Amino acid sequence: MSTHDELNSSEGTANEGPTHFLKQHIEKDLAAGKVESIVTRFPPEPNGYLHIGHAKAIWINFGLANQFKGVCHLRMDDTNPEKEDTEYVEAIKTDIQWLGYEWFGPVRYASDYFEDFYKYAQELIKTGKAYVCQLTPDEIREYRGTLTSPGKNSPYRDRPAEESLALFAEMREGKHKEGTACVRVKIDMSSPNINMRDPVIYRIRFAEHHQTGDKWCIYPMYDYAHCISDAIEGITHSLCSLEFEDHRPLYDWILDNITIECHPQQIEFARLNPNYMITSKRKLKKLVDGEYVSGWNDPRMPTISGLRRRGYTPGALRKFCEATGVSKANGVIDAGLLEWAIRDDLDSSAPRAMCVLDPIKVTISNYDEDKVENLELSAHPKDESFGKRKLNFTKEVWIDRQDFMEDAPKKFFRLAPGKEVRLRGSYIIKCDEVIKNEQGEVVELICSYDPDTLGKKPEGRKVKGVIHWADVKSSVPVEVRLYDRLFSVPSPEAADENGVVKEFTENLNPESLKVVHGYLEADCAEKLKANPEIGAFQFEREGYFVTDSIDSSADKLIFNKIVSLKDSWEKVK
RNA sequence: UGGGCUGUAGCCAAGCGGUAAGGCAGCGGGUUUUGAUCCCGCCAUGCGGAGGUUCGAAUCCUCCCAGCCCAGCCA
Repeated sequence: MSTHDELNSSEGTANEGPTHFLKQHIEKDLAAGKVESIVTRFPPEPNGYLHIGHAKAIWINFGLANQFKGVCHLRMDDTNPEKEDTEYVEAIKTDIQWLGYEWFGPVRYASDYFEDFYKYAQELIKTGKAYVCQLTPDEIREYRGTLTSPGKNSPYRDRPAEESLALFAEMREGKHKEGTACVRVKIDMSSPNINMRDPVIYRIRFAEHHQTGDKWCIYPMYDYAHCISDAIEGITHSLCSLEFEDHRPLYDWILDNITIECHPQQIEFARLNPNYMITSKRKLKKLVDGEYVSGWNDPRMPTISGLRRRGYTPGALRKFCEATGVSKANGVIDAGLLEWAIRDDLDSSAPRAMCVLDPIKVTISNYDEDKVENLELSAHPKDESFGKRKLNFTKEVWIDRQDFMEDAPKKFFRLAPGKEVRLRGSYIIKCDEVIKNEQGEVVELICSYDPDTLGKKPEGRKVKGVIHWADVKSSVPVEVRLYDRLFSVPSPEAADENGVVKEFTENLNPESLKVVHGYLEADCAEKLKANPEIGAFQFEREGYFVTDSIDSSADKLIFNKIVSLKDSWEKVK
């Protein structure tokens, strides 16, 4: 993590940060004395890695709890053992802590409450509000009706409670096969809300559970388990995404029909939906399993672990969440906003360095062969506390191919035949000669320097361009991985303009990773050797880069490009 | 065509009957040994549409239109 990383952004009091409907809702409840303090929860299912969308949910739940001096629980919503794994619970914990949040008490699991769920189901059966249904899954679907036509009652709906109770016990004992029996709650088969048409609350699964092992072969459904888990934990505000709006009547129904005092309030908000990304765990898993990326933490992945490896900071992610706002309107967030957030965060916190990514050699004809000048440049243009960095100026230096043009337009403020440019922190040089290979490619530039321009403006002319460079002798060869957006279209999952829905993997950006070999100023390499955890650097005029947490070593530095600097020259071109 | 929800600038978003905040993007200018940063200015007679109520409507009422979600023994 960066030495300049600030963990506490705008959280502390409820008055800070922008207001939004959830905040107002909580303020009202607090003011009315409805609750004394708030308890929220973040309830991920451990069936995949957390992504940027979860970061938003985390920011909302933990952030609100912090702002109102309440607490937030972390609860694994682990009611479907077939899809879940401890690998994911570990990753989830790591990601939340990395984001800078602390859950209250132990990590909780819905599976901690399996016995409670069972008892409450027994209660519902006893009071005639639930029954064991032995329709097949296909029949249940048929009986459910459609969006526009009502369903019809299961023939098992009115069987005696004792019979259901006995069957339920048998289900628990493993005496029934998967799909042959389930528990349903008795509500209304003609409800316009399909979730209320006698929803299933328990199903049989002979699956090993990552927390409870083979203790159970019946597992509760989300709608049944979630509200009760919330109530058991004394959650005051159960915040979830919009698609659960239709489930709220069921959430309330369950709690109203069992003997439990606490009745949390479910409130829905719009989930984060950034363009040029996908946030479907199923599809992200496909990218990993299909080896389209190197893993869940591939620096191009929108996962928290991917963003972390890419070089994103917790502060930038929080800034991004705050900038996107909280509402009930389903919208699309421009991926550019995430880039703005990390640039904004790193501008003040990243020390500067120079790294030439596409080297072309420059020989200073009027500079002595063995001369080495020790120059000094500040490590941050606006913050003295970053100190100075040392540069060696020698007869041969590298500059970037992009900073030279043979036929340069007037607006090109860089090197061109006969033109002058400033080598950042050093002298002004003039291009006298262009050396090409047989293919006609420029391989070297012969330049002359003006010895009277170190630390001062040249006499009688103005040189607008400043380019970065690295001396041939002391600079360090490094590998740099240039990342770009994983997808080349804004909506990788949507139909194109012809209404054709392609497989989302067809929309992968073939240019999302380019590996180049460049030369890094020695000072930066030394800093990294002394402190590998130093965090991101700004490679001046290029962007922000961080050493790859997995592949980089002191002997072989490997950098990930986090994001480029804003480039107005790109627009002029 | 049942139910739920949402429409304020290119993208987010505040606004809660008193005359359209803010951020991002964009545009113009200034500073600058990073075409970065920073600073200044511009950017909705308009709030999905049409009516209505009112001295006054993005806010209230009526109708209409568009988009999203729901028919897993997934969450």
